[in-house]
Amino acid sequence: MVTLAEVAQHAGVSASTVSYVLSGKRSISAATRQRVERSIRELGYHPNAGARALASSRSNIIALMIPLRTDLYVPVMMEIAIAVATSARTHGYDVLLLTGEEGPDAVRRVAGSGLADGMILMDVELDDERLPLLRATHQPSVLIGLPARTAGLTCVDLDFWATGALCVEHLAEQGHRDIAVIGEAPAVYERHTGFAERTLDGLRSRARELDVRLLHRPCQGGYDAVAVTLARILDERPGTSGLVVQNESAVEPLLALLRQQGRAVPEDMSVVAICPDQVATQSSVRLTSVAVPAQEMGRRAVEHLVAKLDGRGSDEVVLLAPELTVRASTGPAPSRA
Amino acid sequence: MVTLAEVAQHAGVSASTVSYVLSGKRSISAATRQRVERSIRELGYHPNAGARALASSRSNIIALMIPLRTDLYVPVMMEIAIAVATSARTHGYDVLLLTGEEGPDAVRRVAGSGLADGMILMDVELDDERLPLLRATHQPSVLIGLPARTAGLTCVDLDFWATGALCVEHLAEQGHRDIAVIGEAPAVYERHTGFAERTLDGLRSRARELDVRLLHRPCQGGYDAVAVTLARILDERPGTSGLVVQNESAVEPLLALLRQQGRAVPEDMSVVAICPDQVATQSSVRLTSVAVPAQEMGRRAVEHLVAKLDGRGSDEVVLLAPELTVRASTGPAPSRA
DNA sequence: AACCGGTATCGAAGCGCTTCGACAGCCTAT
DNA sequence: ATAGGCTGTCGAAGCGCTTCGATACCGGTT
Repeated sequence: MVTLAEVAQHAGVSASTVSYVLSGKRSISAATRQRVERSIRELGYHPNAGARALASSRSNIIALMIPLRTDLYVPVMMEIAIAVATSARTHGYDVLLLTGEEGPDAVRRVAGSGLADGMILMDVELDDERLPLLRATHQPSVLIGLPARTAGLTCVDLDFWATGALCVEHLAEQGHRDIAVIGEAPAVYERHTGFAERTLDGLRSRARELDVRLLHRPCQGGYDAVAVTLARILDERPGTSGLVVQNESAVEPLLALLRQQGRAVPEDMSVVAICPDQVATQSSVRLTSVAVPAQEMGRRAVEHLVAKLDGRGSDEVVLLAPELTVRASTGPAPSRA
Repeated sequence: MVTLAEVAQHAGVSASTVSYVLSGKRSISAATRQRVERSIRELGYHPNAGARALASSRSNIIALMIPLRTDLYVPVMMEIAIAVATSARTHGYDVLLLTGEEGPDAVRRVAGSGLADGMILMDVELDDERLPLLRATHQPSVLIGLPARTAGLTCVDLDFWATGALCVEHLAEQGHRDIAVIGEAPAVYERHTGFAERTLDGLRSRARELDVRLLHRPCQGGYDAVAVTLARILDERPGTSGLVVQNESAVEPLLALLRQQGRAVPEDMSVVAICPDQVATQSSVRLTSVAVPAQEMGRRAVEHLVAKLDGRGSDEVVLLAPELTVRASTGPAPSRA
């Protein structure tokens, strides 16, 4: 391994000069800078990460805690993770991948060891057990998701309340008076995952305001589970003419089932999905949907964290405004017989 | 931050003694060990990662390079990534997430800076540009996937050649003589991704041996693309009675299309998928499939890398034997009219 | 001519840990 | 009784970097 000292010797300057060339923290004459840069190139020098971290107490690493469960909204998670990794690099940071497995201990470990300079948490529950630790350790952090109490925290998320409201509005405008929600898996609600509950709140509030009947049913992904859920919904509310789906893995099965039952989309049944655009445009019917802006969430989270690490930036809740794109899966409610 | 020295003082021993308690590299009397451990607990000590890395030239970090593209076989990637992160932790390693974006430079950066002790590469192309660097830098590494030349490399992968062969065998046994393959997106073949080409080789070889006609068509995921591909296939080979699908995102669209066209699965058309079990069991027809053992691949990759880092283990190619599970999507070929 | 404020560079200390050699004490074998 | 071998502990060096004075030199003031 080539060291700073070797570069310094090769360039005929002191080690500190090389360091200042690298960091730009003191002015260096153009001549010296060029000589040093040349030596760096010729020797193929790379600063040693450990030494740097020790001396500067900065690791230039961001920890990203992703949920362990691989069964839930996976593509969204992946997209966020990749967006985080990519934009972290543009700010000079690397990303350490932590799975939820360790739980709060991971926070302790990372904060205690100086492994990472800050962390980004995904899959935040309303009353997440990692939060007290985060506040206590003063670990710079950004949440993707919104817990119940946000005091002293920075959060980035889609405004799921508004998302729910928007879905109902769109269907109500088209004359639908009986709407059903095919939600996330029961486990998601049991864990009090913020986004699921807030979506539901938004749906219900607006439904009440617009005098629309709303039925909510959690639903595991997969064909069979969707079949059961749909049957129950239609049994309980035969007049249902609008569906809101918040579970990527329920989308295709649902469309298949409706087709099979001879219910045309959107003539007999309108469907609004909450999912990434990719899912909405690749499905068998182009879905009217509210996009989950995974990439932007990842990017924003990194930007806020970096701002904090630079001493800029403050605690703040960033809610991205939902956008509903009308595609081919929604239309006027069928006239009542 | 609590330091080693403070722990040592608190326990009334020297710093090196604490270090040896932690690492177990020298024998320590039970009494001393307990005193030290107690101090560690009471003070809430966590070793500083940077200092440790500097002194020991080991970071206890494994770099994982995942593909940047989020359009391809995402759930598999995610599952592997999580398996890697999880099993790395059981060996005392953390995982650094690199996206393909930086390409070969990432290898240089990581190797040069001592950021990670070794790396795991995913999405390996047959003639991957990262490989020469890997060999040159003697960076301990494991590939998930199989390049053209494996000399001096450790690789873990599903035996895709055998997988292809197995699919053909199964269909041939059931009397199918005309088989079509709905493959990965064209881009995947253009990049010469190992697994796609090897699957195809396996399919073709066995088809030739068993005197089965085989038609291969790459296919982007999504409903429309599958519709086009399927139409072309049936146009070109109307007698096709067996399909092999190697593209997760083509599975549901395909089933929907077949249903729509009045082709019953498996009575009129048998379908074999190459996909994770979860996809095969959650689809509208339970699919006969060869599982992609994502978790095992991740776990094995970590184990081999850790073995290398410990000085055990050697270059080796590990091909996992494919297993075909018969479910409801394959059956005897329809008798020829 | 003495002085000042910049600018460019150097030297040295120190970040918190690992690890090597030294050594004190003790037990066993002769 | 003495040499030899263990076991358990300590001290010090050093990993490669950052960063804080200190210093030397420059041109421009008074």
